[in-house]
Amino acid sequence: MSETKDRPYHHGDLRRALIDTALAMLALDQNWAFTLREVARRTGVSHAAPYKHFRDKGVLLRELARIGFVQLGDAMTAALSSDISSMRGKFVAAALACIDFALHNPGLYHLMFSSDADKTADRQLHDAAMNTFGILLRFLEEAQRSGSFRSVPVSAQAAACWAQVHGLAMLALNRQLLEEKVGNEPVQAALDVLLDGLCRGEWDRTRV
Amino acid sequence: MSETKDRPYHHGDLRRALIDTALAMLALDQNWAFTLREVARRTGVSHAAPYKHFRDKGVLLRELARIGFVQLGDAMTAALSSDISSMRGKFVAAALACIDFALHNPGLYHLMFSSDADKTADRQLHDAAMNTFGILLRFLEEAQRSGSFRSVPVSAQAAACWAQVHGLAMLALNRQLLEEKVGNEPVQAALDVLLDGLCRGEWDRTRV
DNA sequence: CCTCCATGTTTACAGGAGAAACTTATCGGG
DNA sequence: CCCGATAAGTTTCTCCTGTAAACATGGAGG
Repeated sequence: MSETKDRPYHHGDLRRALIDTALAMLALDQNWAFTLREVARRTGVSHAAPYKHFRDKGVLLRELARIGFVQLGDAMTAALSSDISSMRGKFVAAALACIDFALHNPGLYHLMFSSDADKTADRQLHDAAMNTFGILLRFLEEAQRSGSFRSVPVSAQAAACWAQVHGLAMLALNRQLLEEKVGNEPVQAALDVLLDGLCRGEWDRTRV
Repeated sequence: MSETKDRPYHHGDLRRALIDTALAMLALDQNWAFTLREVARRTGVSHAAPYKHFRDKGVLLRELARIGFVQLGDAMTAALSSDISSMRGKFVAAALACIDFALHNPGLYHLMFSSDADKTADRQLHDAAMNTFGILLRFLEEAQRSGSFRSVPVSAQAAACWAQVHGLAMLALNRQLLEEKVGNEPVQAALDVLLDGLCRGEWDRTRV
């Protein structure tokens, strides 16, 4: 009522409020059907109000996915800029950051990599995804320059890493990384196998 | 009319007909919303008829996913039993078979690895998925015994392979394997990186 | 101060999930 | 050979969703 904020009209930045509500729900439930009406309800507005800010459901979904890629990129950057010395260690940290992000934002992660968020339909979403991928590319270039990683086309290593981490995240989300299937430390173990293919020379697993 | 088959009553195995219709649609469109009514319509029955054979939509979805895992397993088995000599070659063949399966059954593949097909809710689905995974496990055991692959816990290699192939398939399906991102032969290149981590010794890439 | 328009609300409609009541055809038994 | 019982399919109904259109409101600019 007495808000002096720059809230535009009635509600006060309903656009942001809707996004926040949706993000909160996507963080809680990967199986949420994502109904626009539920978002509106939880935000305390009528079910038609969102249409004043998003032409349709898809526009909101893509905006949420875009935010997800930015957040994921931030998490990766943070992990890579930690004071871990070895490239191998940095890689593991970044991969775990991705998987952590997925586990803490299951719905959002699913959305980001689902075709509901069609990247060809939204330039900004496409750019955000490319930016995040670029973080991986730059890291691999550096790791090759430093001699830690083998000198093969960066694009090949990037595809392998992207696929592997994404695959691990999806499997973790869907609870398909059960012990009976893949042992008790599946993520670390799988990353070690990948790293054996990325890194130059041998690596003493027992030292880790 | 003159059928002597054991078809139950009116339609003639409506259950099978519904499954076939659904599979056909899942093969065509990964973005299909999958409405039970559309399946019924295309099968030529009323929208309530499917409920006589599937308690709810989820039961049908899980049955479809189960069939998908069986088919995927068959594709993998076929690829592995080809007359390719090297373990490395066999692995690539099996991985490509998986990705091919995904590209030819985009909707079904999505369904199989989505949480719509909750594996904890259906024993038969769970078993089918485990069976398919078992094909990979047995191959890795053989590859290690033969000396082609490194002797590390099979579960670790399995997790890495499963994640990588699944990740590649998902990225391919969502058209995220664009050249600008990952070069022009992303699948083969990514598998090579993974194989460098799986295999013992060095491998002359130029010979392939 | 008054009017305009961005931002809301209400109302309306098409389509889906699923339950319940109703219909029909097949089968096993008298 | 007819007769319920019952499986299989249809109609109808309720509740939900996405989305469009009509209506309301209140803050900003003339």
